[in-house]
Amino acid sequence: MAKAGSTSRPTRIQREKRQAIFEAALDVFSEKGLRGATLDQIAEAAGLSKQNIVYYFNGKEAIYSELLESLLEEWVRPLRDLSADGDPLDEILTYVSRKMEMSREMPRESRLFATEILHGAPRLGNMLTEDLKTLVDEKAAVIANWMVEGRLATIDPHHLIFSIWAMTQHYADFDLQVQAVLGPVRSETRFEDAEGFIRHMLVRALHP
Amino acid sequence: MAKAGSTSRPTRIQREKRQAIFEAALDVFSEKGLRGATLDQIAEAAGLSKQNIVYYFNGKEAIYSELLESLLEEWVRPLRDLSADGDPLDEILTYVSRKMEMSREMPRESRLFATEILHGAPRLGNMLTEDLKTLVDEKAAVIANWMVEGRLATIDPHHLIFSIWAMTQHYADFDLQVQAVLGPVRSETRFEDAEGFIRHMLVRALHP
DNA sequence: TCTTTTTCTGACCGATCGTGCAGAAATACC
DNA sequence: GGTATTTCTGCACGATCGGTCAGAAAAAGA
Repeated sequence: MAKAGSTSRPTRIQREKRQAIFEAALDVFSEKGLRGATLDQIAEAAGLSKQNIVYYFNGKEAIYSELLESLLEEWVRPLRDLSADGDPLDEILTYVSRKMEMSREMPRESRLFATEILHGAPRLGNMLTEDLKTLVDEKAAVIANWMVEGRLATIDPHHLIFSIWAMTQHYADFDLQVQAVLGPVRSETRFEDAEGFIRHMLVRALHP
Repeated sequence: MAKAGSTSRPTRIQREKRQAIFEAALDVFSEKGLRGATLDQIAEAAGLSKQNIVYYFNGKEAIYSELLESLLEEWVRPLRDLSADGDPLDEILTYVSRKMEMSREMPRESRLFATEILHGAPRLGNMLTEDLKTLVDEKAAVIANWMVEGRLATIDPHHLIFSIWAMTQHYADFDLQVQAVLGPVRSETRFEDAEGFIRHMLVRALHP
């Protein structure tokens, strides 16, 4: 009788099935968007029945919201790991590498967040204006401090972060366009060249 | 009896109503996506009845497709206008300015194309692999030639173009996130700072 | 083994949405 | 003014989709 989403500890089956649904939902939502996706598609991708999906989650929107929520931490971790103690250029280039790695290995997550923000991010709510803003302001301050110390060229740290987001995520979100324009090129080459280009840009821009 | 979309010349009413529908559709589609948008929403935004919408277009998808088609030319014009005869850095910075202007003045169009590509671009079809690829290859060759002549630093021209797309369109597509992170800042300031940053990056990266 | 709890399914409902169509209303044409 | 054409609406159908619910099936617990 007890609902699956209750407060008590989840059973093995609950953990496995909910994980399978998340995985399937990531597939479907990242490809079709929240409204374009159907419960049937998610169910089929997860190998479950539609009613069984509803058994584990309170409807489609709940899956979507919880999925976003569950991915958020990992998504911003590279920026969180940018350390004031390291070498300035190293820290920033490492951040770029990790963002490029995510574009390569987690394009579905990238597209999911992109679509959400693109369409008004009603579900990310104050995550953006509070948590994310706080994090970015903190790291921008770190970078600004490096600039004051003369260890980096002086440019706007916020827009620096935006430009890194833009350039790296571009290769996940618009990979289709990139592939269309570049023509048949090995996937590894594509990402290696892209990362090399971005690193080159930033080295030039940030060298004091 | 003659359908509105026939081959004969359109009447004044047809031109006006179809334009009104395009305008409304741009509003709704850019905000909700193809599947999230409904004919009723478009009809209301256009000040027409749903059935009247169908009278002028062969269904929802037709509006979407024709809208994309009608915007494509204008969308790529800045790149098309990049001239081999001008000063290399001037040409590229002018391109950036025009792209930033579009992000500022045409965010709906930017989001429309972004969403379309993000979700597989089934309607842009060979527009990407043929027309766009041809155009980009042509301009990349122009830029590469400038580099051979020693008038620009040598970097990958394709990824240079991608990075300009990424950075400029970022301020249209993810404006919500940018605003959330920057906090309350005048819109003009936001775009001016962004353009200044991008120009600064590119000048540093491209100076021979 | 027997009972309890969890997990899953079949049948179904209400709402939404895209679309078709006959005919009314408005406009253009002669 | 009368006819032809275009423009618009009322009505309604069929399909899709999210969600409900009773109860079967399976698993866990005793």
